[in-house]
Amino acid sequence: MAATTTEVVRLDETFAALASSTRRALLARLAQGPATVNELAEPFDLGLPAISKHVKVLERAGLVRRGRHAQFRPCELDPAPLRQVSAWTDRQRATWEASFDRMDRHIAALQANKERDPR
Amino acid sequence: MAATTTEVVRLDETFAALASSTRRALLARLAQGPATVNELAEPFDLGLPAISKHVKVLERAGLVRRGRHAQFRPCELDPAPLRQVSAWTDRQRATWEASFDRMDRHIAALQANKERDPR
DNA sequence: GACGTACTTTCCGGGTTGGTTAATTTCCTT
DNA sequence: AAGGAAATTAACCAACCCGGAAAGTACGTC
Repeated sequence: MAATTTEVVRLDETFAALASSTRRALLARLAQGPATVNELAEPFDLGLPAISKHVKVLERAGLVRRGRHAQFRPCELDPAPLRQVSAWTDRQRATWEASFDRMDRHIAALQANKERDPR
Repeated sequence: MAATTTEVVRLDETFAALASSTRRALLARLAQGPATVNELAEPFDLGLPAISKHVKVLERAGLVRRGRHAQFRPCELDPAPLRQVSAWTDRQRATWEASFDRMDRHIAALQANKERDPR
């Protein structure tokens, strides 16, 4: 079941990477086109090292690829992990909407259980 | 800009809640229908307190609602935050696919910048 | 009111995250 | 070779997450 395992790990990393408004803002900026770390850092009230680490998180999650040109290490989006997120989300949503308002039935089941097997 | 701010906060919480395979498994189980904490804990190799805390994370993220019946506190899904995630993801995806393979152009721009303003 | 069941809360230990400043690396320019 | 710009790494700190174990709460039953 190695395939499932790696997929799960990837989703963990991807969701964790997205769970930061700073990082989501970086991604939104990159959606406008590639950028260097200095360019990315410019709108933020954070030091360069902080941004560099955020970029590294995005990179390890596979959401960002990096190039090389002299001292520059430009960043570029990779949409693949986002497609995984989208797939998981849509799959869950489909199932969730189907399980509608069954709380009452579940409580009734708890009750019945107790009457069948009273202590 | 209060609306945007709260939305961002919610996304932080939601993504963070989803960034755990244990919690995603709990949600998958709940998609089959409501369940008590003991029922949720059964397939896991974790103590009840751990599961209880995971459920609380999901609850604070708005992904789970809870009922009350005697000592039982049955859990039920709430799909609303997932729709927010879906919306953000789809919106980003749309933009990302549009920004295709512009790394080369960006590097050329860095080069031109330097030639225009050499130090 | 005592007991059992279903949780929840508190406290603790170890590992990770998010930021800082200062030092280092890498590459271009002169 | 010297200097500077881009970016990373190192060292450090406060804050948080994730487990478990133990104590506490809430409710129903005897």
